[in-house]
Amino acid sequence: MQYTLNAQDKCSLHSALKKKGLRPTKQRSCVYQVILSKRDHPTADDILLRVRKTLPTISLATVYNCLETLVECELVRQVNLDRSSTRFCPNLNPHAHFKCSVTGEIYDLTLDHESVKSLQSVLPKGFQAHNFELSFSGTANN
Amino acid sequence: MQYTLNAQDKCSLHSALKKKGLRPTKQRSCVYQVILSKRDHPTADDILLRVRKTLPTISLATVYNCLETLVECELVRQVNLDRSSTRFCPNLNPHAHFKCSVTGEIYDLTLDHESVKSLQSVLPKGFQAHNFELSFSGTANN
DNA sequence: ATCAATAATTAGAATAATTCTATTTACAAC
DNA sequence: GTTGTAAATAGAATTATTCTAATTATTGAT
Repeated sequence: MQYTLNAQDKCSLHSALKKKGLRPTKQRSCVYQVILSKRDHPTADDILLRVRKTLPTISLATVYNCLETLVECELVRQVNLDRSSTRFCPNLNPHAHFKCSVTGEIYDLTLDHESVKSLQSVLPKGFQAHNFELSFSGTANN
Repeated sequence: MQYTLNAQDKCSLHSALKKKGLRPTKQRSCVYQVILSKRDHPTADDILLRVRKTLPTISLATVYNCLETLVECELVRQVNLDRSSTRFCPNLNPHAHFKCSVTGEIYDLTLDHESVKSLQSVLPKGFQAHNFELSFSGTANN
């Protein structure tokens, strides 16, 4: 596993931060890198553990701060399934989530343009959605 | 506002409980009544306050227990929007939620049969959904 | 490069939501 | 009515998250 951002990701991080007047720090960079490097849905705690392999003294508060920043910058998506702790997701494409009630595993389900349009079509006149979240729970046998 | 269940609601509560081998109690009945009597999305705390008008000594733990039971019996739906506390919803018809980011108000958006079908269509083969949750956030000007 | 201004990090305390535990109360079958 | 057991209760415990105040790091100006 790599512990530094590649040039492209570094560039998108820095430009997204600059756009908001925020500073690039090694903590932000490392948290971002950790999220990008594995296509899963880690909680802040999971991320803390992974980041500490590189930055052993980082605090949980900082992880939360960095995550908030990354979400604000739209580099990372926040996922709220059921009552468990917030999860974070590197997948920026429109997608839904499916949580298997047997294994607890979370899957990304890609949404094509059609599906996104049909989702938006449930909005009555006057309702402007900036964001949506679609999640399923059930069993996945594959 | 009425503080006792009407005959029909009482009957559905009792039969749903019996089906699961659970006992009807005045706490369960009152929590159910409170949820039915207002078409909003109260939190457990909101419900505690409302129920205490009738049962002044009920505890928060009991409210949580009753809510869990009602959700299990599929008499009430649990709604998890963003990070705030769980909300409960008397609307059993398929619907999505829309949270206005300005006012915080939560709207039910009815889903017709078509929309539900098109939602289900994003599930790949092998994925069986028992439940779904669709929520939007944005602005509602009406 | 150095310095000052300010943003970000840090540790730990505080808060909020929810669950757990042990005891007491109430329901329901006899 | 008794009795066995489910449910309610109060309060402690837990979990996730946010806040606070002090320290450190980054940036832009010199």
